[in-house]
Amino acid sequence: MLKLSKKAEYALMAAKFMALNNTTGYSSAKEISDSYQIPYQLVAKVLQKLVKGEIAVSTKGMNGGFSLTREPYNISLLDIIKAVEKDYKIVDCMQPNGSSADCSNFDCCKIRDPLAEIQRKIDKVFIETSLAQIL
Amino acid sequence: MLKLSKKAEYALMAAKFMALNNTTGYSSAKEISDSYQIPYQLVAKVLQKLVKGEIAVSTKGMNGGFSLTREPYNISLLDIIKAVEKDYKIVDCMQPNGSSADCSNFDCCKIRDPLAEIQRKIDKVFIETSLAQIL
DNA sequence: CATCATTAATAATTTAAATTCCTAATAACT
DNA sequence: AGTTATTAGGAATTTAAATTATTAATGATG
Repeated sequence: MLKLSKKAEYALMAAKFMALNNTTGYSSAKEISDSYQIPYQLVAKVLQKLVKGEIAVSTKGMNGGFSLTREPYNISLLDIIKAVEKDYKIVDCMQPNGSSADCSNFDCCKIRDPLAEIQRKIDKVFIETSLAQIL
Repeated sequence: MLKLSKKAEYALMAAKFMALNNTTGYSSAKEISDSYQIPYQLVAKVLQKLVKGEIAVSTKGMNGGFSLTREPYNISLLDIIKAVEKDYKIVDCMQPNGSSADCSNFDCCKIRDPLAEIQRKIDKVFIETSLAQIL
């Protein structure tokens, strides 16, 4: 339960690698994969999502790779997690546009409001922790 | 990511039902299933786990069912979640006896210590919230 | 003592997540 | 121009989670 997905784990690790190596130009997917023993294809995909989420930029070709767009103290863990996960909520119906389409129990659910409060507290943890704090 | 499993959701709902109906003897799995529109077999399994975790007791036969062993203010959400989930940590290696068997990256992992701190904060949320608070 | 409502437990199916495999596009270097 | 290192994206496979189905055990009640 409440387990961080592999995508989220790998995204945090990749972001950490880039933060630690931001002076040496671009970090390639292969470097990160080798260095942290993450499956290459997965870290490559996660990096592409970080680019789409505007947390990283990429350049192709030899000597290409990925690099952060902002300073680590200015990137929250929630920024990173949201870039790779479409749903980052503890239950589906807590999405901004949550409705009975997300859950057959929507209308009779008895735990949504209390869980929303818990969600708020968990969000707080990930918003208040920056990438710089996990280096 | 960080989604509560269905087991945990159903366990919270079942616990809530029992708390609200603790005056009327035992709550049957069928009652809970009907009332909250949870698949019967799943809620039955979750209830069995709550019994094993000593949060509920059961009696078989006609008029049987499940009942809480403690007062709702004395049951934390973490108690309930731990009863139904073997791993309740955000990453496997954070189990009390975590080792390289849980993760091939154990020895070279760069994010475990920071994540442990986040885990501590999330634990705190679920420990400090009692069943009574979600009624 | 037979019947019915219930817990208990296991097996089979379906669905979703994680992983691997393959191919194309791009840019540097010789 | 050709080779190589790289990003980019899709398809196929494997593994795990969620759900459904089935059957056995138990105990109250008439």
